[in-house]
Amino acid sequence: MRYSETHKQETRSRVLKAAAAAVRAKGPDGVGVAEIMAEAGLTHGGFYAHFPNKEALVAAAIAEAFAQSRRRFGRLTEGMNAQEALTAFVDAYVSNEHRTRPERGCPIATISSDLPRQGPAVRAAFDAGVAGLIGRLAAWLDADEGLATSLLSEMAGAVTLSRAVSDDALAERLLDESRTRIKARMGLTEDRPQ
Amino acid sequence: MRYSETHKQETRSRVLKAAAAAVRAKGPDGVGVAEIMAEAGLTHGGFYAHFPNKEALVAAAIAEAFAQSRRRFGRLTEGMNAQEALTAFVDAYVSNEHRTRPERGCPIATISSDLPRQGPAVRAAFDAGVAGLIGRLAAWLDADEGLATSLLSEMAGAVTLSRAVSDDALAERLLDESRTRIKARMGLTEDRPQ
DNA sequence: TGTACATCAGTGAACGCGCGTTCACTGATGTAC
DNA sequence: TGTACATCAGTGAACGCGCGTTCACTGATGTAC
Repeated sequence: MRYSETHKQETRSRVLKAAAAAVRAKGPDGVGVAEIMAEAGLTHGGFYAHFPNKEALVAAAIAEAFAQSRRRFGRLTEGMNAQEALTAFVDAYVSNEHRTRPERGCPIATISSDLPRQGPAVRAAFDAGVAGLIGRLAAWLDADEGLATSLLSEMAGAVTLSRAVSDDALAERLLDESRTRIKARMGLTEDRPQ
Repeated sequence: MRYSETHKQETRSRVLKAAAAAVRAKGPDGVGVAEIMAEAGLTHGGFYAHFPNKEALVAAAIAEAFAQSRRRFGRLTEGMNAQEALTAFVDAYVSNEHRTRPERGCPIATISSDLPRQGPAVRAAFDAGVAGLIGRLAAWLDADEGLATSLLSEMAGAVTLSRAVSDDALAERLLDESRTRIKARMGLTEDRPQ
């Protein structure tokens, strides 16, 4: 089974994409190596040809998840001015669509509470992702990093909480209330409810 | 080893308190039955005399954790008016003390992202705790439930995110920024930064 | 008052299971001759 | 051009371990006589 030069990289990429989805859907400690390999069409034994251990995979998967979000974010807001981009971002982030699809969503809203229990490589990947997202938000908020972090806390908190409660109506209400207020705090609407 | 009438209840209470701390410190799936029983000074086999299975313990532990928070919250704000109580609550919740002591903190900030993967009993206990906290906050905000949920999302989000990042300085900055802005949104200070 | 017995909270060995990881092996294909 | 060989991504059985759960057993004490 000798393969082309790019074959191994393609396989690794398939494993990584499967892991990026699974880690968000089930948490770093809720997914298994065998499960991810099966998702990529392989058996578990081959895993160690691509990653030294599970922690390295989880760290790479988190970096990949942030990168996916960043690309989507870039596509979504292409050519927009700051006001338009902020509106588009908040509408996409604090949404029912995001709530119901954690496997392709923001890692912050999905695995934050698992982070304190993770190893250094995983935490470093997460740190980098958070810093990047704060930076991009701040760039649209007149470089006000404090406001950017406060808004990110509410955005991530609202999505996480909406997923945690089992009453769908309450979940959607939580998102609606936060979305409206976040946009008001960004100066995106005329009427600002406190 | 026949014991007094209250002995079994006291033991159960000890197991429950140990579980309430451990579930918050390590997450519902990160703690083991044997570990909790050892914390209560017992061996693992005796567990099933008190709880039918682990899920029942986790559900009871979450209810206990919310009850502990409610009692502390009650003590803290005793005799205060709404403005004073809100200030005291936010200062205690969005604090470095809360960040560094998850085992005695709010379950929302600690285990939210584990909830979607939990069984019905656990989710019901969590739902009840969230509804209770929103109700108590709203009572101090002229019954504005929407504002209460928005503020709770930011409070829980800020604490969770501050624990998730590994840079302590960033963690404290996140808390400071959210605490200031949350109090401003509650109308608790003169100067409101957006 | 004294004694035999029933009770039952707690013990600790054992179970089946899933996990991360290891490792001897496979076999299609690029390369050397 | 044809052939033998080296390569190495991927396979699948096996490992040690920790988990939730089960169960036969223990033994101090309240209770019946």
